[in-house]
Amino acid sequence: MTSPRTAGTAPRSVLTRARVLESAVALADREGLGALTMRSLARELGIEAMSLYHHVANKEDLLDGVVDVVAAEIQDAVAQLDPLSDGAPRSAWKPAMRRQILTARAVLLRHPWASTVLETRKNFSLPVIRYYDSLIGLMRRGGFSYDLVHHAMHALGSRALGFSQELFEPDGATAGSAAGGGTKEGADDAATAMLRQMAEQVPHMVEMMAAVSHEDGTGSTLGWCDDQTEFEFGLDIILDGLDRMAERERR
Amino acid sequence: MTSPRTAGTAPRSVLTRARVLESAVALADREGLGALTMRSLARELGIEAMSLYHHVANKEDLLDGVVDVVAAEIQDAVAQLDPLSDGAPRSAWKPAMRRQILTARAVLLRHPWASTVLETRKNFSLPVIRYYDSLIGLMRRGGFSYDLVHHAMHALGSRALGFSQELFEPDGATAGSAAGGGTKEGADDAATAMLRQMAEQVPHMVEMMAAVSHEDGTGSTLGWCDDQTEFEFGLDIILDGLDRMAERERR
DNA sequence: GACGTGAGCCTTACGTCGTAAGGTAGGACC
DNA sequence: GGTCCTACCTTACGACGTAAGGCTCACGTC
Repeated sequence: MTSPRTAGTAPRSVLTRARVLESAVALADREGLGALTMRSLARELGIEAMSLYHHVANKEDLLDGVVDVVAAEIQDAVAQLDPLSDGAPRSAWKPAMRRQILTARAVLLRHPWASTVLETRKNFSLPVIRYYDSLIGLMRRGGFSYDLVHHAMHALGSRALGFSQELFEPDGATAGSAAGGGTKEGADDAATAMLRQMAEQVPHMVEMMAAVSHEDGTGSTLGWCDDQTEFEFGLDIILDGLDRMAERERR
Repeated sequence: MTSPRTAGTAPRSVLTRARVLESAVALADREGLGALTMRSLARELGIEAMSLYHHVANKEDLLDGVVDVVAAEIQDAVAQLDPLSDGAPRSAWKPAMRRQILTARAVLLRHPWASTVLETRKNFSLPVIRYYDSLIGLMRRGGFSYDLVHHAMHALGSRALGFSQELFEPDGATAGSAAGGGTKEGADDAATAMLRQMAEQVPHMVEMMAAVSHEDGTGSTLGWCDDQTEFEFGLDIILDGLDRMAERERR
């Protein structure tokens, strides 16, 4: 009478580490990283919090596992790309790497919380390292010395995985949680007012925002940055710089 | 009898927001960001946790304030640098910006926890914006259009403030908290063993680490990255790229 | 069939956190 | 001298991660 899940020799439970991690990713996608607690994850799975500890060692291990899931997703996406043909010229490394990084980025954009978790990991899991390995391989195909490859990986930093921490808040420089009413327009007005108020303090900043936001026709400060464009801009600077260095190295 | 702090018309208390924030910075410096809780900060100041709420609105506000303190420290350090002379050539923007960013970095290295806090702030405080403003000013002196300046700020990202998230763990790729005994040598051995074990899985990575670590004479995988060198390498790539773009823009 | 074993799940409880609510003492001002 | 404000305190609540231990089955072995 106590709800046998299946008949016959079925395993007592269908809960596995993989299913726990999948649920954790889904929960974070749906309600944000803050909502990913042992209790809420357990509720999601219809069990008690402590039962999770049979499948993950502790919360750190859970987060490690969740990173693995996302990294595997990245690997899958990258694997679908056309591989570099054997006869490709040396210069082919650059567009190939660009494509691979933007593919990784596309996956991370589906899991906006993932970059935060990624940054806090101490030991990188095999899936992540494997992704790096493929980038290193591309650069070697481009004729990089290992030394240059090493510097390159540091120079790319998190950009190699498809994200970069933006120090401007991308969607709206809301001026505190004060007036404005929470609407986007309200936040915009508040931000504009705040900027005007500190025009003497930060003249260049104010002028830059005015110049750039007028460019697209809207007088709004909101939505004046296109994340994707800015990411590609920064990425291309680095790739171009590396390309030049590899050329110099070859001579 | 209840310990009058001073005689006469002295203020009832000597505790101010500034002193609270100073203490918070000191505590984080000494014991890490994790140790910065309302209770421990209060203990540090000889008061109760709830009394802190008379000087900061809540913990977020405390962290905002702590960022302000660090940003002010950066501003102070930057202010000590020789300003760009009026007759300096356009090209002077680059070394000036490099110097300013490395100065900011030196301050952040004294507060290793600060970059983590910085990344989680939503609204930038005046001190931080002022620092950015000075960078924008330098690029304008270099002849940048506002549009290019804007892209440049995104491209620099956190590097503008002197840090970049390293996705390799800088000090030792400790292979989990398993065997090794906690000593540096132990961790090194464990990392090396782990790498050897996955040599077929990530051949390029293994070879790169071997090549680079042999270069400095030691056969160790530990300490094979010099943070400062790598930071400057990445910074220079971006600055050089921007310089080239500014030149192209001028023609 | 009886019986130990261990995996999977549960219950209870502890110590931590941020902070809401409300109390109290003493200086400032009318 | 009454009133108020400010800076402090006490108590308490509902999160959180997780240590410790108990129950219930499916299984292997005899």
